[in-house]
Amino acid sequence: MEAKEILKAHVARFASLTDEQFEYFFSFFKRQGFKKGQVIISEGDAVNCEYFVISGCLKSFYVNDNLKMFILQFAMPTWWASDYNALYNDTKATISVDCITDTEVLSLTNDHRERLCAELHEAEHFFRWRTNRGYVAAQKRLLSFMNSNVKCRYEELLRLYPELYNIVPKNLIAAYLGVSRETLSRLYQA
Amino acid sequence: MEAKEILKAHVARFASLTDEQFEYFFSFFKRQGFKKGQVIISEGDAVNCEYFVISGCLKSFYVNDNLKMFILQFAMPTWWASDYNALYNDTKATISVDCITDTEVLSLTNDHRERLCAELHEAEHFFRWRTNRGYVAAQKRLLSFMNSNVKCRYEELLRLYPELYNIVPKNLIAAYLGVSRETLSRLYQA
DNA sequence: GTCCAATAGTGATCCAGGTCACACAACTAC
DNA sequence: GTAGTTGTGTGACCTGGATCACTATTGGAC
Repeated sequence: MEAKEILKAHVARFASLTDEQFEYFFSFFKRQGFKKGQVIISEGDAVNCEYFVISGCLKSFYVNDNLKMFILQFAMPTWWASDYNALYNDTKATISVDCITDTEVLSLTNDHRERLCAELHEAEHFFRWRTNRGYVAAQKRLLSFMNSNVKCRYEELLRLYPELYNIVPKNLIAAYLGVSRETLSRLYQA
Repeated sequence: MEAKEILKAHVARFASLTDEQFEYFFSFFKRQGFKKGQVIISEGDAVNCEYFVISGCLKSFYVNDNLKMFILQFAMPTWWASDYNALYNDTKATISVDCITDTEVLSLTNDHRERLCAELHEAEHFFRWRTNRGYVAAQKRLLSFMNSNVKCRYEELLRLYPELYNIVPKNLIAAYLGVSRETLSRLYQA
């Protein structure tokens, strides 16, 4: 499926745009390709864009003072990724984004999104619902952190996103679950 | 300050409504008062409303199978609370909301919010930004869970919301931080 | 006033998961 | 080919926080 079609189907889940409106909506996006390992947003950067994944897989992550990495999100096709704190508040990135595999995205600048939202009520409706769902998902993840042990969280992750198992190395899965790779490796020992 | 003024000042942070528009916006809200300990949303309920706090303090929380409670959020004046998963997806509540102190709120039904958003573009803009900020806050909390130990998280909480220290009992603070009350109590021991 | 429930502090013990160290594939790069 | 880099498993040991048990305090409700 073509990038435009993928975005169109995604937008249609939350908003009703006419074909003409969608053409306008789509005109603000820019298609970009990145290689495995390529860094899209690096800590300290100015952040202008958010990214809608067409194919491949991104990760957004934070690295603390001890160089330990924590993964906020894996972004598979039809997911969005950026440092939203930096993007919304026009500050330097504290979250980085890079490519786990070769990845195609549609990028949208902050200014373009706001212009779209201002000009097209239905676009604002779409972005409201996109974030609503992200907010609910973040709360669920927070609860699973407080409530569940590693094994439960790992099994839940694989249940929800089985495709990750084949694409994402175990050390990154561990960084997403917030445990050491050794602990993850030992889960199904003997 | 009157409830209407508090909401008006809050909305003005993210959206520009004329006085007339705000009157219309406000007409969808219903003022309600609750007593300390009173339950507003209980697990298993149908959820119709979200609540904007005027005075007092609410908590939203999840109770697991072992009857252990985890607090998702304290809601102080100008904060919003509900079971957003249930509210947005029209499912039964898994999150409960009750009153830590006597509390006044302005309640808004899901239908009324959607009607407001559909009829008034600027209302949709407001609710988009409100959730954007909630999403960013939820991600920050997730990172502090993965990255920081209890002591750091506790000190960060008190730094950001010092008023909680006097209003909220320690066992509830512990349930927010995701640790036992004993561990919280021992943080500043000898 | 007297009770009872809610809130807090603290000792003793246990365990999930962290840290360090080493082994060994598998995969580039040259 | 050979060498360096990634990803993965596993043993040994350590530690932060949980759990259980008991003791004060405080503050309504009556």
